[in-house]
Amino acid sequence: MPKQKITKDEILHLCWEIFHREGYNSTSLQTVAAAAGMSKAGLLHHFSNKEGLMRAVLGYARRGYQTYVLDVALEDTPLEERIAKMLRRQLKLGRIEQRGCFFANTILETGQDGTFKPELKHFYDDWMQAMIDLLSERFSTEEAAERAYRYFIDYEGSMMLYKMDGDDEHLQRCAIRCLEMLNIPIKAPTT
Amino acid sequence: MPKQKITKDEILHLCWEIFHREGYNSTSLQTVAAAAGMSKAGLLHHFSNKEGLMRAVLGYARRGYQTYVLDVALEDTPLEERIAKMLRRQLKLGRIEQRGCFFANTILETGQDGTFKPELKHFYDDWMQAMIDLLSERFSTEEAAERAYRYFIDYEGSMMLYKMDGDDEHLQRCAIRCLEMLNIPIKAPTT
Amino acid sequence: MPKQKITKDEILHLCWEIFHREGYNSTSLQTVAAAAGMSKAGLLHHFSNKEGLMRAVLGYARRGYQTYVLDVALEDTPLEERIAKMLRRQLKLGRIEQRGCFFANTILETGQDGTFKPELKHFYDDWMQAMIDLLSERFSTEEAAERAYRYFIDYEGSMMLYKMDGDDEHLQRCAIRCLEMLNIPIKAPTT
Amino acid sequence: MPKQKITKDEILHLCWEIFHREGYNSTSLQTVAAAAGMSKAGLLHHFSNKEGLMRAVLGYARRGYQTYVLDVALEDTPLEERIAKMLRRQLKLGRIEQRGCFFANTILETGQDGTFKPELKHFYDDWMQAMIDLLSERFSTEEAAERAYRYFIDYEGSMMLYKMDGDDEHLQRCAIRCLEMLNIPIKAPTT
DNA sequence: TATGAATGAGCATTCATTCAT
DNA sequence: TATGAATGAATGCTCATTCAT
Repeated sequence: MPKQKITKDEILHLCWEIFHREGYNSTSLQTVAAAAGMSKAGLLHHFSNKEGLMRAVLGYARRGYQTYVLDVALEDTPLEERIAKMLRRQLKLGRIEQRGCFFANTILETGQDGTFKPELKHFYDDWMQAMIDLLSERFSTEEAAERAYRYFIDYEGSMMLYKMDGDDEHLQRCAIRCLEMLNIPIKAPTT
Repeated sequence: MPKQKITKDEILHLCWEIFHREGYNSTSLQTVAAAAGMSKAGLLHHFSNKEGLMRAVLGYARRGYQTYVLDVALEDTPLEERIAKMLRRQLKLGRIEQRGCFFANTILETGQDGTFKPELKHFYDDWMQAMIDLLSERFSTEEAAERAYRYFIDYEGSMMLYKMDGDDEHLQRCAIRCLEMLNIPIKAPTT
Repeated sequence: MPKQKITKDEILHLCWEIFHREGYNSTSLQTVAAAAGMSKAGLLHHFSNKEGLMRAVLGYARRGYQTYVLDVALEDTPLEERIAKMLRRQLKLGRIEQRGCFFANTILETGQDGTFKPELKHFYDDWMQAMIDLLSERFSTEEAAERAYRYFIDYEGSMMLYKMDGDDEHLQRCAIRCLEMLNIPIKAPTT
Repeated sequence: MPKQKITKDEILHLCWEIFHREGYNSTSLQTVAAAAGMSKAGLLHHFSNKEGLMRAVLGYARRGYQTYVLDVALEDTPLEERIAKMLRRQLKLGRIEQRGCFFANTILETGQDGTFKPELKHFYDDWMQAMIDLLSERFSTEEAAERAYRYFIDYEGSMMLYKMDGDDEHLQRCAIRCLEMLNIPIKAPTT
């Protein structure tokens, strides 16, 4: 058993916070290492690369998101309640230090070089799958997919505005729209 | 008037393209200077700073956006047509090299330090104002504002997804939704 | 007749102030040009070089020192009074912005490369000559030289201390010692 | 303990020589690194900053001065002999490459911005304390302080002249004066 | 497993200077 | 006479990474 002062998961959590807040490119290994109370070399001993570190962090974030947000969908409460709870938790994450959505931040920052595309896409797929499953309780698969999709877009667009000016109203209005979306009819997707 | 090989505006256009594609932090002055066929020092002769350069680029982008996208709202054609044209142009800009929205990219990359907040907010305000004016032809001011707001969020969220996986369908569905929005009723904003 | 906004002498005066305050190496032509309200190129039109500019400034400073300080020696008042007046003026110059002695500052900053050695030596020779002439009214040439020499060293050493901690007492005590020196016997130089 | 090609103290010694000779501003990290046979980055691994390096160098110089010059005051020989020995060593340091006094050089070069004021003042205080203790063997505390002070000023003023024209006579005459000072009466300080 | 030492490449920026106008 | 444009060289500094221990 390893006698580490700080577990790998604790490092990842810390990294996630920092990358989330500062962005991938703007965060130096020095910063991360200092925050983790270890040396740069020690950090690179666990994760081959800065890129490797980020990949691990994205994995950690995805797992954490699954547990904290998506698994709420499986709870034994009414649909509206579950969605409201998920939404609350999602927004809560974005509000911390006005960080926004880690997922979107990373896409827009590192999108051009497709380094993390797979991880990011995976994140998105998880989200969509969970949401579609959830909405299928009330709607047809096709309509559930469309609603999940709109929900996602609304959430990301709103979070971006929130990151722009820090106005919490963007998030509140987003929450209202998303819940409303459960009751108003939408046209079928035109794909 | 001393001759200049390359106009200040040409530099800004070039910079805009590069910053848009690569991101602010990932773009070095060396890169920009090389692209402009001048030395780093020559570049900094025109713009005090990298930050100053970015500020100028944001101004240039805003002016360009006004001319290319927002001024379409003033053309003498039916409302639907104008909106469709604006949408087409907006999406066209984002499709180039899969760059996405310069505005959103910059927010999510440099949001944490608020360096460019004023310029970015200005961009958003321009957009909203033009769109509200436009939609006021058909809707009440209040409802025009709400619709413009939703339109904006939908556009940004969709563009982010497009940047994630390069799937043009995200943009096409966005266009359809935005045009539909002209005809379907929405609930009044709950502010 | 030239229709200059600022005369060459005004430029030199300004430069002298800046070089005196900031030091030769730490002063950029940009700084000087800005202060003079002209362009760097315009400045270099008058003075071939930064080095040439400094040489001109040293000349200007020497002339100014002659007029403001050394010529007091020729006034028609008692010896003590003239020395006191010279001392007062010398110290006054050094007190401005805690600049110290331009002469010594420049020596210690640029001493290693002997670029300005001639100008600096000239400065020193002027000073010594004027002081020896003055003291010869009361002492033998040889003793006048020795006393002038000690006076100079005391002044420079004190000014350095003043520059170190900004304590005006260093200068006051220097003034007292220098005046006392007129009345106490000294041993002949042992050269 | 990881091996190091060159000791931190060896680096400091080297730096001290270079800073002493060339001045702080005129010395680039590149120069120092090259002299130490390492890269700039390697140098900055040991000292956070150029400023930090200088601070360390000033500390090193102070310690070296204490050992090489000031501790002579504690030796078990007659007063005159100890002073003569200290003087010899002091002057010897200044003669190397006509460097002058590191202390004074640094004051006059970096005095305007008070960056190193504390270190410099410390240097001066050390010197005064040692000299006052020494002279107290023969004179009252008050007179010892006055004599130490004059000694210091004479030394610094003379060293400056030596740096100006490289004439060793300045130093020799200084030595004579300082030794004479032990035997001639001075007036009490008039503070 | 963990780290201090070390580095090459790169960064934004400054500077004295040149040149065409 | 005066200047804006432009530059090569250099500066202090940061970064991700390697390596011996």
